[in-house]
Amino acid sequence: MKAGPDISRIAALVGDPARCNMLTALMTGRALTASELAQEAGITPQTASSHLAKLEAGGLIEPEKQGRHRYYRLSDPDVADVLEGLQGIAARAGHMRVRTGPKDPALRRARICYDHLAGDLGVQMLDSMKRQKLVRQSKQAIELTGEGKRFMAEELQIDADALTHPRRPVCKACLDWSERRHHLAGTLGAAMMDRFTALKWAARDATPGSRVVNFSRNGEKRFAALFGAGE
Amino acid sequence: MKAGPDISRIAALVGDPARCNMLTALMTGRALTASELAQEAGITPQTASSHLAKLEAGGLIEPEKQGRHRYYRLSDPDVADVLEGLQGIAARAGHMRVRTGPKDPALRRARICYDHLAGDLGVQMLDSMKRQKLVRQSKQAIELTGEGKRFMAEELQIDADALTHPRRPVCKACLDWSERRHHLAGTLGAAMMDRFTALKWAARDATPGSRVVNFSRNGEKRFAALFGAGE
DNA sequence: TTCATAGTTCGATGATAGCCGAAGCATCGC
DNA sequence: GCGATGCTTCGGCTATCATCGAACTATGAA
Repeated sequence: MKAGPDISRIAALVGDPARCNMLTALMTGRALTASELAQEAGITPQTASSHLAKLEAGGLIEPEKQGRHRYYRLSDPDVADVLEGLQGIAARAGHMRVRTGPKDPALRRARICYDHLAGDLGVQMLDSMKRQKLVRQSKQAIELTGEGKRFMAEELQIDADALTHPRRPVCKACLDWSERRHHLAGTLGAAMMDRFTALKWAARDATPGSRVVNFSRNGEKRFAALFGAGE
Repeated sequence: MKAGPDISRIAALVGDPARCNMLTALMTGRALTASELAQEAGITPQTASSHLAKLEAGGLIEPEKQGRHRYYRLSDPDVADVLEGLQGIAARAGHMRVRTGPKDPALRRARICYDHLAGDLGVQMLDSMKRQKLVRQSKQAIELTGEGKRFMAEELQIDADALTHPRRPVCKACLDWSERRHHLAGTLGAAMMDRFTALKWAARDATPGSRVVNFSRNGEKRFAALFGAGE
């Protein structure tokens, strides 16, 4: 009856709680084995195998065989974007899960969104970058300025010209579900997060499956010096 | 079990084909009635009612009651964004569908909504009236200004004070079916349509049951002079 | 070769949820 | 008032699909 691709098949894949748990577990950007995903979803390996086959057929995840293990990862950053968007809608509708642990405030402050920084600090960073005219935002597109390229090279040792990718933009606005504002995604967003990790300013929480990012005391200071809120 | 909003509930809502058809129909931005959405999805009104209740509970759509109709629209632009993202993923996975046909252009331009003018020209008229400060709109209530009363008396020979009615407001915002914006209902809306007919600016189409309104050449000119778009 | 681990396929089961017919409210037009 | 229309609720039918036990394949280690 309608034009356009068949959304409902894809959405139905995400609509199952077990599959959804697997997908959110993959949002950290890391690839996980079938068994790990089964445990993450709280189901038996047989059931997980069936789910993973469906997710793969739907183009949401991609397998990588390695010995007798099978690693799965999200097939595309767009998938992570859609999941983030769904989180935003779910949060607004007040459909939170019952388990609300001590991680919650930390999750709001700084977390991994696929492979880049999200949460309060992520939003603050993009805001500051716009104030410093390192990036220019028009509509949903974000562009790195000449000033921005210099900044990346001098302050963070990131070569912006090396970040171009065939299917992924260098800069992209990604809607934050806890804040309702944008943070920086794209290859630059990923490269900056990598750099923060390499500099030991921040590290992903050790808990498996956790999306929390912990900043060191020194890291927080250096981060604030570059992207402080009061800039 | 993870912290964070419950994505799967929301995704499951989109995951049903019938509900998904309704949502994509609403992606134009227009608000549609429950019956229209039922037809759009190819299901009976009973089933549609159940689906719409679920979508509303999930925060994906918002109702607007209007007489015996119930108009639904997407509750937030973010919802449309997520649907678009899903389309992208589905397109990449190769799940496509077929095409559909348009609607009657004359009906979209000018038609009768109960007893007042609706369609493109109806929306244009209310817009112009607001620009000329003939009416003041706060929320859904519309009020005729002193300037507006003078205008009605001088230009259209309508005595606004005579329009008060025990059970019906003088001015009311009525959601338009083809446009997604408001046009003017209430006793004033009806009186103005009556006046247009009496002045032979416009007439209802002769076809029995038709809701189309045909403007004469002269009528269109006079109408534009009072409520022109470029005002 | 033999055993252990990772992952899959198959079949049966059970619960969820979509669907419609019939009947019930609410609103509009006369 | 009356009937017509838009929408909802209720009850029962049916199909789909997630789930797991058991058995099977594939890789790696001893």
